[in-house]
Amino acid sequence: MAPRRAAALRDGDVSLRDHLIATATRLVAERGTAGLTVRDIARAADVAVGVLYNHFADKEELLALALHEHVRSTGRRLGQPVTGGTLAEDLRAFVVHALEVHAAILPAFAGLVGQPEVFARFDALPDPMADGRGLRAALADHLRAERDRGRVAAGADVDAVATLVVGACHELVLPRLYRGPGATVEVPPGYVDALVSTVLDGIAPR
Amino acid sequence: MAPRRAAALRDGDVSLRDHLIATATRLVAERGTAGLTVRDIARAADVAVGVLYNHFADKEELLALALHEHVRSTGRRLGQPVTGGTLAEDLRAFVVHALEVHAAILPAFAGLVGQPEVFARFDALPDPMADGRGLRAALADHLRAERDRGRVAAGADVDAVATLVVGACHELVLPRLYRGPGATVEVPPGYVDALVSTVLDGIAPR
DNA sequence: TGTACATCAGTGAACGCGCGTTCACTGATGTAC
DNA sequence: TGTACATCAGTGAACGCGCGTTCACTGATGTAC
Repeated sequence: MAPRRAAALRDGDVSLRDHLIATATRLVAERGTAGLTVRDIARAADVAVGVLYNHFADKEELLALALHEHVRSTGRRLGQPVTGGTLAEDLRAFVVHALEVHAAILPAFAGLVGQPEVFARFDALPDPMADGRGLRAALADHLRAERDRGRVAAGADVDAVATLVVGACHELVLPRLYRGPGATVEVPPGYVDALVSTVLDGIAPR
Repeated sequence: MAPRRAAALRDGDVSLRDHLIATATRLVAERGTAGLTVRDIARAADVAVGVLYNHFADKEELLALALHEHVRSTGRRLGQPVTGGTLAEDLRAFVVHALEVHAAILPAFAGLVGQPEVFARFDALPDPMADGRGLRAALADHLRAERDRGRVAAGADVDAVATLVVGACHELVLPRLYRGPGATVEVPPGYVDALVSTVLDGIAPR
């Protein structure tokens, strides 16, 4: 009753479905989603093209799963920003963390602009824990707690702060997308401190 | 010595080259660059496909010119943020302006991710006056002047502020790209004020 | 003024290519005897 | 234990489609006489 196994699995023990998702995830992480074809994935997985359609309805389903897994594994790899220090230290940690997350995830998302179907499937999957909106919400929650403890001004709008901080991280990573995967994100040393100081102290003269 | 003219120009007086750029620009403005084909442009311009290649080296050259013109016309349409009020008013005006600019321009840029050649050609054209980096630089310059006048704290890092503010505008517009051109940007009333207050006053308790 | 001709931008069917997807076939494995 | 057969996931050539691009042809206009 058991037909032949894919040559790619001769030595491994994972299911072919998992092997395909893992391979697609690796490609998404390495090259982003722009220009990624089913042939690319099949070749990288050492498998015939047709086999993809034995395990997934279409390319979009596999892409959504790979995107999901990429986000999950990025979250696993980068963990959570280390908080528990001063407010400034916590914010610095968050900015550094958000920069790393965006640098890892943005190329995967950007290649899918104009393909809302993939996002619809992605949204249907369980929360991968740390997507773009998740970061903003996490920071807002953290700041809300700090505000309750009195370490953040009572009148502060935590959602606005989160938008400013996460937005700035986005802003620093975005240029990479347009010029291709050339250089790494160049965030000048001291820039993180400048962002945090600005958010903490504001710019109105005292 | 004068061969026949394109049917599309029977009534007009512009050159066919300008007509093609104008048509491509309109399509870029209406639908963004994602999924835009040379046949789409030719049909909208009421012209045969082949004629594009009499006036432009390839699709990428026409796209770069259309992108450039779209940015220029957006700048012309939206003008400059009205400054000259209080610092808070000026910042509010800038945020509203940046939101409008991003909403108009981002779909055009986003569809070109993974096609660095178009950006290379775009960069070779004269400065269209108000692209993403231009906005950030403009705000930084404005804040620098305000700092010299004493309306911004002497120690403020104007580049960091500009990154925060322009980044927040990016952040508010980005979600549109992923879900398709569905809804307009939903910026809750009072959100602009919250962003500006945060930047002005900071969040550290006093 | 009228006619034959030359010019060349505009035309659009056709080309080559790469994509996502299909499906007749292969062959390793389990089952029957 | 050995042999013939049935199963069905894996295979990859082939399909259909849409894309960017090409090029033999068309025909409106200027020129020559």
